[in-house]
Amino acid sequence: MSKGEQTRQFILERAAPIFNQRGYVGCALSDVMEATGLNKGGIYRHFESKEELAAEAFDYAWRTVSAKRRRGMEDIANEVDRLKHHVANFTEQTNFPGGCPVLNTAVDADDGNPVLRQRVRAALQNWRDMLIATVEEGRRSGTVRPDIDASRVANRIIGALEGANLLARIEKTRFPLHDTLIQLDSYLETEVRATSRRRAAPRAAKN
Amino acid sequence: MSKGEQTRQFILERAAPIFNQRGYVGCALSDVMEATGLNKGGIYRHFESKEELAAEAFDYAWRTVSAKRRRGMEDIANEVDRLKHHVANFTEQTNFPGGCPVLNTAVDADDGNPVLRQRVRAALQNWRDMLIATVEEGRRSGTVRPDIDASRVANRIIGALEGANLLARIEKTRFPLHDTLIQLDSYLETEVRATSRRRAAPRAAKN
DNA sequence: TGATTTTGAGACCGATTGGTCTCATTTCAA
DNA sequence: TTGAAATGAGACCAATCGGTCTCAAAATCA
Repeated sequence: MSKGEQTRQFILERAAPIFNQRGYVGCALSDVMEATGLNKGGIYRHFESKEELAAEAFDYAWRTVSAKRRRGMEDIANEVDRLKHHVANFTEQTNFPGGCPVLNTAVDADDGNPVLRQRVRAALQNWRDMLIATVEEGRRSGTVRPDIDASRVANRIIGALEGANLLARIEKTRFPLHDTLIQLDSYLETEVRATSRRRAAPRAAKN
Repeated sequence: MSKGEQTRQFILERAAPIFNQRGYVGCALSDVMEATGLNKGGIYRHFESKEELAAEAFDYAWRTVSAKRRRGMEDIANEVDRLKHHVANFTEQTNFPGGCPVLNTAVDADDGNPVLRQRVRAALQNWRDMLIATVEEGRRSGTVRPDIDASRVANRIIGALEGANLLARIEKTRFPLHDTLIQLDSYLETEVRATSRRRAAPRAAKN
């Protein structure tokens, strides 16, 4: 990796948390200069505009949290257990400085900044696709009920997690995340996991 | 209402959507000047700083969407039906320019701006309190299961709604909101509503 | 109506914004 | 080791930022 490419990666590594915490307009180039120790010329050498820098920084942030959230999934054969592991990763791991980049950037770039918005859409699709693929795989292998709608499962998991994430951030407590872990586990067990022949009809979890 | 107070309200009415759409740093005073047709002196006459203006604008936005989301609830005697009505209001109503102020401002003011952050906390508490009070009332009147945890019900409803809200915004589709309406209705029916003596054991909704 | 208070236009301020350009220094292949 | 290419410091730019102040006009009181 060339010196220039090293610097570029270094800038992204330092800039991503600031953009994620303060948003696009809230993160000034002077902040990136301070965080990297570089001067303006050294930054604009590698990115042609603040917008490109922010977009690349978002991708960097997403790659990072996405890897954390998927960690350990590949070792789990049963697809429903794999989904449960993913949910547990989300609710237990501390994600990234400033919180979930999808949540932050979606709200930040929703009005204006179509470049950044597009990156968020791609990230969300990437997340959804992983969940959908897992459900479909489970359906084929028989671990997931055959009548399940994979897209709805993905939406439910992502929506519940991000909603709990928001509550946890406002109230500065992990209770919503903890409750959502239990709630989604119960959902996956009783409504998604295939019942082995006999009709199990398990009681739903409290609340 | 004096001329000055009229102007103050008018400024809030015009500024609130801009702050909600673009965030605190993203909404410049020049934007408020343009939206109101007033000059800087005319605005700073009524607000001592941009921060105070933003805080008041948030309260205005919250009062507006909160009223919309509660519309019609008072006419419903049964507490579970009242909660279902609230959920339907949320998922059906178009809320406010820029989307839910709690979602937007929570993300926007999470790092820095403690004044704005405090307003969001208060708004969320206000929302939660309404839901908790409804559940408690239902417990007393017998329409809600006696073993239910009102705080968890509130978190689940708010989390699911805001999570779906986020997905809907990113993907520009109402499917997540629609699915969440069905999902929460099912939850309220099968896990919150008191069963009249006999154990009804209704099937959970698909997915 | 007349006196007084309230209101808001708009010039002005220093600081900061994203961005450009030059040029000395470093890197790196030959 | 040498020479061309890559790199980054930093001065500079116009535009915009939030905020202040003065003062004429408008509103409100008696």
